[in-house]
Amino acid sequence: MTFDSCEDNRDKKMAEIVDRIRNCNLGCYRHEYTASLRTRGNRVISVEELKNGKPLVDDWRGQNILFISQAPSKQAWADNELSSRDNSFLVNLLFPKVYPHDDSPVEKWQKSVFWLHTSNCYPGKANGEGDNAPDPEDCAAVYFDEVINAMKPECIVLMGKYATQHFTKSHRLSLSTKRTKPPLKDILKYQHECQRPLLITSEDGTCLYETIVLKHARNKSISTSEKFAIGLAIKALKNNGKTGLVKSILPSIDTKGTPLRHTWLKEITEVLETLGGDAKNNAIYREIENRGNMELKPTWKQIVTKTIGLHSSDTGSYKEGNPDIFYMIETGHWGLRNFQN
DNA sequence: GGTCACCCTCTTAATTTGGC
DNA sequence: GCCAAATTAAGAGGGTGACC
Repeated sequence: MTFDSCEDNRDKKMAEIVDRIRNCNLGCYRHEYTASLRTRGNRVISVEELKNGKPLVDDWRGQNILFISQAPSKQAWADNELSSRDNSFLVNLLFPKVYPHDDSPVEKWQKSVFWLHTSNCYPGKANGEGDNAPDPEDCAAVYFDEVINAMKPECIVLMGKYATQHFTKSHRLSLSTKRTKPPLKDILKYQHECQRPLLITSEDGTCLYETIVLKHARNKSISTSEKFAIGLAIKALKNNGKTGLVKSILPSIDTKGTPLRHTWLKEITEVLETLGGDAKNNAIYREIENRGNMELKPTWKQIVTKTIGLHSSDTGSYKEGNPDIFYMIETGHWGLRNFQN
């Protein structure tokens, strides 16, 4: 498991994905566009404008931060332009803190952030207030992993529950819960407790990406965990995606963000690697004692031989289905099958 | 030194329950 | 009916004692 930052074909792959999204002709949500909609500034967006909208996705400019929010606004949809200048969260909250002395915060934002939505099309207006929730089966979520794999962002920012659910339902967002739809407030609370960004594991399980979960800030009071999340986002934006809070602790965490469980199997494997791929029992015992990683109860040497036996098809105690890790050189002398110098 | 049987603990996933 | 929390069940790993 590594933090991946290689740049191979990045631009080419991203340009191809952006082009494919923009030319998507599935026409999701078009059945929702039955009446004109009025925006805050009393602008009226006609049904025709809504129906003429095209899937909306950011331009590729070599950005390092992947920002995923719920869906384009109706005006962004009608204008086919991301609403960086109209988004109150960005303009009123983030930009003044990230770019306090800059006259062109939008340009700075666009330079470092690639903006994607859980729905590339406007999902229509709900009967009550607000827009419809994006359909979790929407094609847009299909692009998340394609974009992540191609872009290999320094940092991912997920805004809102719909952006996080794609990763919680597949258990790829590092959380203390196994629930597939944990409430956003719980995710924010856990992120605050960890005092660092969370992690997303790539689809193939080989890469980890720092991930900041945000709640779309309202004008109401902001909780401590929301403030912490916004602070993380500000830090990431100021440093082009680098928070410096995760990579230093990577060796001690697994993909769920919890301490790795150090088993006897892992200890014995590491000891044999240290001893050159094979060793006699006494040398193995001595090395385990020297390392001091394990709790050495009175019967610990029996546990070592039992564990080796359970994972070696050369013994009668090998358990079918276990990985066949060790081989017997002679009685009391063991080797690692896949050891390579 | 190695094997076996038994039991305990922990993790994970599935199911049930209760509140809204 | 939906969602979240609690409960239950299954499986794997770990620990121990007895025996060869």
